[in-house]
Amino acid sequence: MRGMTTLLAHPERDEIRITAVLHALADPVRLQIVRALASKEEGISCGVLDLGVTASTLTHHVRTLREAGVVRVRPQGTARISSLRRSDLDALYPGLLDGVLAARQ
Amino acid sequence: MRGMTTLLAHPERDEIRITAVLHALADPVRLQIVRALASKEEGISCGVLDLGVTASTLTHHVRTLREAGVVRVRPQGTARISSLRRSDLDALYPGLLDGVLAARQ
DNA sequence: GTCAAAGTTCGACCGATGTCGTAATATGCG
DNA sequence: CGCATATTACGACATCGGTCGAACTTTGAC
Repeated sequence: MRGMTTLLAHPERDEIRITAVLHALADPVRLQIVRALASKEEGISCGVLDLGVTASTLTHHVRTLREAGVVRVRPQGTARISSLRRSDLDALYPGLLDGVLAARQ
Repeated sequence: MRGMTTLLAHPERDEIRITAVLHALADPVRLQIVRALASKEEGISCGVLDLGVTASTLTHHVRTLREAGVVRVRPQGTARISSLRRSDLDALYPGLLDGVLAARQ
């Protein structure tokens, strides 16, 4: 088994699809993650967030965001630092991210 | 049975929720509908669109869009005229709709 | 080497949802 | 009224997807 050594796959900018992005953003837990990342340019380990789900569920959500092209994930020790792919998203869908983040909670 | 006389329920602007909107937009068929409506300010009968789904499936999608607050539907004869709730969406999530529509197909 | 911390993987469960076909329901026109 | 058109309602089906727990992997510290 390869386990955690599997390279973290990220779609290139031109591989990002709007339906995948919208689907990724349409879940409450994932939207909370995105909101948290929006205020942390340098990225964070999503495990520090209190989202009311287990670690395995959190893994599932972060992977969904990563595979959709919403976040970039880089290993750092035993942690995974996630950050918003803001420039890619703004280039592809100008206004989308700002609009989503403008929503009252 | 009430049938088609059931009043078409629409959420008020302040009842629209971002997760419902994103979920509504995240489906390929519904996104095609939204794209079509974006170029028709006065609205259209969605039945005229060739989306590759049956009429009953189309009804399901239009209802999803309506209940999410993305479109407004008004009866006109035997038809249902759907139009984008652009001012509501722009007020709630400025840039979101434009960003989504900017996506290359 | 041992141990703890952070994530991942896998399998399972279960509710949500996209799809269809069939039947029923308005609306408008003769 | 009788009929065509446009749409809806209902029921069924298959798949998707969010959730968890248990076991495993990797990394870093001691």
